[in-house]
Amino acid sequence: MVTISDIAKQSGVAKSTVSRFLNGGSVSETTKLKIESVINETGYIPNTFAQSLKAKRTNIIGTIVPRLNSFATSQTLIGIDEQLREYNCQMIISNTSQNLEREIENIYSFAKQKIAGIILLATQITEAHLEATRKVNIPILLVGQQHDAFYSLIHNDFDAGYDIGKYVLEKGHRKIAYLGVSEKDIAVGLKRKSGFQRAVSEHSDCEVHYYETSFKIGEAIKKVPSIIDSIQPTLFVCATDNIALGVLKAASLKGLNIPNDVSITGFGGYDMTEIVYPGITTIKFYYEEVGTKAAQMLMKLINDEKVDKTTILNYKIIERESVDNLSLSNL
Amino acid sequence: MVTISDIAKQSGVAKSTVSRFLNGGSVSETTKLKIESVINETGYIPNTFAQSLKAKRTNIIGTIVPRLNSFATSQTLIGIDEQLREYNCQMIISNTSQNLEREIENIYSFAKQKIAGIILLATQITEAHLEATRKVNIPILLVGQQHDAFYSLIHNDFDAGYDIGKYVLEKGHRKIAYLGVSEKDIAVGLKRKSGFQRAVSEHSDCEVHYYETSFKIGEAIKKVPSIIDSIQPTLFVCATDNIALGVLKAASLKGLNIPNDVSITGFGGYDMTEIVYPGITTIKFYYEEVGTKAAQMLMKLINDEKVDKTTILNYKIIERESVDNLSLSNL
DNA sequence: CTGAAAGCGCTTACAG
DNA sequence: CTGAAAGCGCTTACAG
Repeated sequence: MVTISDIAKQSGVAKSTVSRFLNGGSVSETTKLKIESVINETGYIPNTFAQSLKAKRTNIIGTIVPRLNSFATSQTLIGIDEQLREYNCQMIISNTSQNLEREIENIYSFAKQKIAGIILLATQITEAHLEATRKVNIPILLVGQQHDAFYSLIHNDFDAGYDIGKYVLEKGHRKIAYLGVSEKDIAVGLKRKSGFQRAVSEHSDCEVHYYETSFKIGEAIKKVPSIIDSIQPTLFVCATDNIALGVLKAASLKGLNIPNDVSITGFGGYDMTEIVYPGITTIKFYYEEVGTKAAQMLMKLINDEKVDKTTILNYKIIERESVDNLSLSNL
Repeated sequence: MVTISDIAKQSGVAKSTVSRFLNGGSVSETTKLKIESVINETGYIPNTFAQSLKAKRTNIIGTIVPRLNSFATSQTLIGIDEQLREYNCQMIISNTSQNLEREIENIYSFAKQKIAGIILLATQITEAHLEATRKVNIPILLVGQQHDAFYSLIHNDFDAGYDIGKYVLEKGHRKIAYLGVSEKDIAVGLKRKSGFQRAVSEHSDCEVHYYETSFKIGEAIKKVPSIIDSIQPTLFVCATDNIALGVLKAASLKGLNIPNDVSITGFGGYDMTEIVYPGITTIKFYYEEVGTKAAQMLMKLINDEKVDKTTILNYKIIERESVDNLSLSNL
């Protein structure tokens, strides 16, 4: 193990000078060169712990995720990781398995570890979150949800909901099943639905039935048959791609043809929506870019630079084959 | 920030005694009680960096993964994480984005960070891996691949290949397209194929055509049409579920009915194989259990306990609807 | 621009 | 069982 003392000795300077060199302080050109070459020769790498102990700050970023096996999470993590690498930061990922308490625990334990900042992929913000945030006093960036007490980076869920609503209405659908999730999840449960409802409200002749399910594909699969039987919608609007995938499976099992017998839309832009047959029309959110952006924002927060309280990211609608054009077939 | 000195003062003992208490050294019952209560009052948590700096060992485990957005990886990580939590260990995940050089870099950088051990979800072992392993001198557990120089935890790829081969042959398939990946990936590319070939070799009347593709779904989708046109197989045996998903998509696009026109099998047991229509018959590997087991093994390695050089994990075949029974239809 | 010194919070022989 | 002391590898005023 080569330490800063070794470098100092071999370069014929003091430890403090080496340290200054390492941290971009003022060092003369000649000593700079000398130290540099010694470091290269020896392959010296600073001991992170010693640095952190003294500096009371690490270059470690903690990311708290509700689950690891989700397309959105994976892509976001990739983006964060990629960006953090450029900042020479490490990322620690903490998976809470959808357990809100663990989320809180993790905030505290990250704080004790002197982590530089936290990226929280949140689904809900509770009173405990607020309290933890107040106490720990390290920068936290909320991703995917908005809350007054946090800096946040969110998808444009409302507009996305509005656009998908307008889109399917233009295609002539008037009897629609909306398969949503709990409104406790403001972004996914509430905003997407509200946007959609706004679009619906612009058409007086539209009949929409609202249902609530979970994020689990299996649950959607189970719920669909009875919905089809009872109201015979021409279209399912699903609050997530996973739910859409479940509807597709259930409808296929029922022997229905998509989109001729029933149409489907999702939200997310998960890879799988393109792989299934037929491809599912959906709203694509740019998860990886969200990750990159999140890392950038957190970095600014850490460095006390100015950051907008809320940043809204864009989306785009991807038209595939899962939505029938009824207005066309009526001609 | 409350430190060990605070605890010492308030308990009326020396820092070293507190430290001994914390680390399970010999402390009298009365001082034990005293220290304990002070710690509880103050909410003291040891500073990880100070500990690590001195002890030259952390409770951090590094996991190196080739990609983050893979079902197998995610599930394995969940298993590792869950188990590590019980050991009070942190996990740092490092994503190499399939870049072998980054894998090597990460081994070194983990070593410099005094990480306790490394779990390497490997696809290939190169000379550089061997060199890194020799140099860093910290326990490394290989997951998914076997190599003499490593402790490893692997799937039973050969037997799985053999079983799927036997299964489809029993179903009467005799004209088969095997869609594999590079043999550089010993486990996925070579062993699965070898096992399958062994099964085939037991039937003289079987015609198999071997093709190579990547792990990317898109590439499989592109390759399939020409294969179907040129040899008209009754069945595709795919070396991974993603490839199988691609074949299903391509065949569906071609207007073929699965399994009536062409059958498909995969390897892996990814969630998605159950969600697509029809469900894909596949080999299920227990990825989450692999993760748990990996964490357990690495822990033993770290504690210098005895560990088998190679541990082979089980699998099971999941029959779904993607394989036609030709022997039945011939009756 | 440079160096000596103190100290970050902990652990570890060592002596008692 | 307990305490004083040294030291892990680094950074940071401070003085020059």
